[in-house]
Amino acid sequence: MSPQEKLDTRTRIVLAAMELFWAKGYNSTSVADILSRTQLNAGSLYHVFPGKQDVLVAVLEFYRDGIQENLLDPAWEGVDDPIERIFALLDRYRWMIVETDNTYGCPIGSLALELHEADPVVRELLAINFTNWAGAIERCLEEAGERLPAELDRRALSEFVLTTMEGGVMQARTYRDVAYFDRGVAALRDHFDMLLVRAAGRQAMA
Amino acid sequence: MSPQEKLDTRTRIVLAAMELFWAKGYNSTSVADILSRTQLNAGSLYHVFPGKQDVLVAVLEFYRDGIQENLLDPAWEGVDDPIERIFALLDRYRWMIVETDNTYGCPIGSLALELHEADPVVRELLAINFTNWAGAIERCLEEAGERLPAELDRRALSEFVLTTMEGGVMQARTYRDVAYFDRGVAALRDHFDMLLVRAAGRQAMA
DNA sequence: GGAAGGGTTGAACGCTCATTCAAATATCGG
DNA sequence: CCGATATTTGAATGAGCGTTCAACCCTTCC
Repeated sequence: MSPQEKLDTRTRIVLAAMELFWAKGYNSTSVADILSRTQLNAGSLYHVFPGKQDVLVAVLEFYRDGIQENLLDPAWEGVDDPIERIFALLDRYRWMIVETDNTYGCPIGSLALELHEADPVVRELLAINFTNWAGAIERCLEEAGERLPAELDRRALSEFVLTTMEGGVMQARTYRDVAYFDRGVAALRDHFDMLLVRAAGRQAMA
Repeated sequence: MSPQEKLDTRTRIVLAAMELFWAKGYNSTSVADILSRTQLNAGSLYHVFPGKQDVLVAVLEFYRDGIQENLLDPAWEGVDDPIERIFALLDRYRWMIVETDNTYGCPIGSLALELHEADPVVRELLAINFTNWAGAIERCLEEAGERLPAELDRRALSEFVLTTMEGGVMQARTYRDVAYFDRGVAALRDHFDMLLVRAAGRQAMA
């Protein structure tokens, strides 16, 4: 018995579509792909969802609602220091890159660039997923308190961490080489080190 | 008379396809789209190109061969300082974002994420385009000489500049707001400022 | 046991897609 | 001006797409 078989139809579709959209992209995933993977028939899918795009919306809502349990909690297990948590999260992406033979792509980032004329509902969900990701980083930065310069724009830096992840993932996949991701993270680490030094200097003066 | 009409068939196709792939993506651009824009018939296209993917290859070669004239030269006009050139290039992207009502996407980056199972030839061309872009930045970093720390990994930093651009463009487009790009560039500027300070400190000691 | 209705079946539909090709036309060397 | 070669025409093809729907199954409740 497949592990999906106890789940309800809607959930089975969302899980299958999540994997397929991630692996092949939205446009390259056909409804038939989703049906064959879930062993369902067209009517069942269209009984639950008005159309293919509504499946995408459900997938993006799933990412949005599961970021804590599915991404942050696993990445931060046993890591307490707020700044190390940031790099632990990046390390989790590194792990996913390696695990997929350097073909990993951030599902949100890939969809954001693939869907050129995205429906407003879809675009807003992509944006919310980015916001939640960066928001989690921003909370780490706030927790770091005085270790970082007081005047530092914490929101900007949290977005910059997201940028580092997305850019690193993009290059690692294009070159099929994690080293590109690693060098990006190393540059970000350098950035943090310099910020920490700057803040420590200010602290010492006061 | 359309400005394209004096050009040969192959060039007309490549130029039209370049625009369409950029605006709609590769998969969402049909051969019929290219034909209607060039006012050609299917047979003409297939006389020049074996198939749609070969048009993509030609487009990527066009980007590869034109980076100096079409991207770097315009961006660096009147800018001599090597570090300012880096930010002048980023500013050119900012301009394109604004010009497209915050819908701009880097053609290479978008294709890199859209094409999940890209043909090796295509992937290599995407990688070469990235390499050339980062290579141009790396030359700026080398020109900056002792202004940057001696031990700095210039290749890593040039890739980090690319990361900043790609991540900023991705977020600006998703949120339909240049401010996301601006904050990314500001963070990178901060990074450079700290590197310059670090190098200046080392210089003073010697 | 039977009516009701949520859920499923899977063939069929209309459309778009990339691609083909025989025929027509343009170009050019001799 | 002719013949050969290069290029263009545009209808046709078959595969795949998202979606529909009448018929059917199965649970639930009286």
